[in-house]
Amino acid sequence: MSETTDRTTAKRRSATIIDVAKAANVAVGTVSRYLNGQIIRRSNREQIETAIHNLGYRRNAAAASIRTDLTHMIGFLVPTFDEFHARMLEHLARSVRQTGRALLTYCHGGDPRIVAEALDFFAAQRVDALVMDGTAEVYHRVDDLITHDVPIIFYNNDVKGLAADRVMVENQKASYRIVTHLIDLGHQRIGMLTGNPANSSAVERLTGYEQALIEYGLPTDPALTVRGNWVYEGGYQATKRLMQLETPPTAIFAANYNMAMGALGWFKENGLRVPTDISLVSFDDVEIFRLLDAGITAVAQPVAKIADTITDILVERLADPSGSHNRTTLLECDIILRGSTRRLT
Amino acid sequence: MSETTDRTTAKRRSATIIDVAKAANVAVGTVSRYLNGQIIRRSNREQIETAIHNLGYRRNAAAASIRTDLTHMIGFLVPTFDEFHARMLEHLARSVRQTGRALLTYCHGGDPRIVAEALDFFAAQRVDALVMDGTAEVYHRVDDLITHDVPIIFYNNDVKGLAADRVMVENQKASYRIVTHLIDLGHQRIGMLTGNPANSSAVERLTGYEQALIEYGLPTDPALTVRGNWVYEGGYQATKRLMQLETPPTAIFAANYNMAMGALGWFKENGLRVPTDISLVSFDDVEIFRLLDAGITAVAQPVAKIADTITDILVERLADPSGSHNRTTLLECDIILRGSTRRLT
DNA sequence: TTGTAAGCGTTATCAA
DNA sequence: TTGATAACGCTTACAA
Repeated sequence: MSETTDRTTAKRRSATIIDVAKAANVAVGTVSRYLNGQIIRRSNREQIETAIHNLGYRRNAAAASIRTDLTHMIGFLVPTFDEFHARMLEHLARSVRQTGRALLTYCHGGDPRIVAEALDFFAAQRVDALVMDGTAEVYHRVDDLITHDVPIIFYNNDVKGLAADRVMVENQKASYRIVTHLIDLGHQRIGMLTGNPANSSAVERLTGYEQALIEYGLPTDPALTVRGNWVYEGGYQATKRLMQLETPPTAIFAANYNMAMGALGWFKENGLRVPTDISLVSFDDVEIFRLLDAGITAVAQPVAKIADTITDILVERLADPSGSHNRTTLLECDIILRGSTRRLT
Repeated sequence: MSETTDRTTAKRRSATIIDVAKAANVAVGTVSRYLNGQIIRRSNREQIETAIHNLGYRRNAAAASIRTDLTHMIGFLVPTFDEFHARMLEHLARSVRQTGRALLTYCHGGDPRIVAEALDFFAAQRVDALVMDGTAEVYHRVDDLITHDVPIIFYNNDVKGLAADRVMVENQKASYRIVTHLIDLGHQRIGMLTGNPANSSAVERLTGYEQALIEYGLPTDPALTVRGNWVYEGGYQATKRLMQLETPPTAIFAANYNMAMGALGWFKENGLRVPTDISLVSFDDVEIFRLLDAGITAVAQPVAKIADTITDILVERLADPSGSHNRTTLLECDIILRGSTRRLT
């Protein structure tokens, strides 16, 4: 019910710090000091407060940032808002907010041009720092930002060789453990749906799988690892390929949630039951894995921990921009055992 | 491998438009005009371009916005990043980006203080517009923004009485249709897991449910509608309550995805099979509903359409800020029939 | 088309 | 503590 005084003008000019100063009968500097929580004579404070209230004054963050070189905005760049990244976003937004900052999000959908665009945008917005899921093509453009002293934090996927902080999970170790679990159950032919090998996590998860096979003296048949590129359709097709092999695997390890869903989709269409006909395990633990028929055994990434760690690093780097931080934090994953695997007799 | 010249200084000062002008031997005005795509003498253009390249110049968006009163940022305020809002975010980010703008996201988790904080933040950042899932408590603070001529667009849930645009779905109609589907199958006792009645969509979905019962001459037993407050745990408890009734329902309609999952969780723990023992339908269509055993019959919201419509309105309002837009767009939902319902004999 | 210079809303310095 | 005033990096008249 905003009482409109003049709807014809393009845009109502909002009150400025000068207006406040005038109304409160003090100097702008005093108002600025008040705004920034410094000590102010009590009488002045009260006058300023009523002036702000009456004028409906809002500090203009852009004007402030132009002087302070601080925007209190953190760039957040992701390929997509799937389950994992959405949860990351939710946690990161929360922890970052508690430090008085907010997230400027950009979603590139795997398109390198949009990645470039996003990085330009973040540069123009002068974000205080950038949190991103690393992708290989960004090397030079991210290095640009680093040159401009923007702290970078990679998570989920790494881009080697850049002066950035990193928060990663033990991809290889977790994969190794979940695959050895399958081997312990008696599985000898284990298929894997792999991610895009351009991503470090895809490589590490594959390496963990191979390490398990090798350590247990199992043959590593190249036909058993099929690229699913992280997505549902890829997982579906890869599963199809695996199951149509002359001797199909008795168990499948999906490198992420979407591909596991693709596998389930193919199983369903072809009347295969988990775990009776085929065992399935997956990286990424999502709510439905708990609810599905037997429940899907999965690797649970510590999303909240990742977000908190990122925020800690953020705070530290922003407090001391001179420090040449360049640290990798490696977080453990849990293996959640459910009913999607069968013991082979 | 950013070659570091001086890592000890707090922050390297980035090149400004003045530096570019000097390097290119032109006036700042000329550079500004180049930056804004105006016509420039060819030789100057080339000199400016190489200067920008050599200096690694990036326009400072804050400095520009302080003059133009335009930030090209759209505030996006949501209660949570669940499936629905994550998909909204993904679509909206895409369509908004194509108009040269980006999203400043804030997630309030239902906490009124954080809502207020978010609104303050958006006001300070001078977002060009605000897109939000309406929640009752925000009335006055949002009205504040409207007074400052910030266009507001509500989606999903409405806040009545504010001068804002709205993009909603036909909640009542879709609920009516999915419940009549159950009735057509012979169900007479149909339970409903309702959302938070403070949200308009919760009310509308409940109304659709009641309308169906009434029109078909079925009794409306108050014990059959239980409040689940949108969340998993709420859906779980509400389902428990329904199924422990003296005469439990033969079918349940969940007002959203999370509560449907809660119902499934309770069913699983208690050995009930869908649809053999109980029929289940839900608002919100998500990928797993397709994959679950029999597949869950659900109402599919046109997420992409919602996002596109919001963007259209955004573009229109920003092009003509004087126009007093105040329009509600109502979008149709699809009912996706799957195997989660049983015909009652 | 270009150069000059006056803003934009803040913060920060320096005397008082 | 406070007031006055010079930045900050950009856009935009206005005159040339």
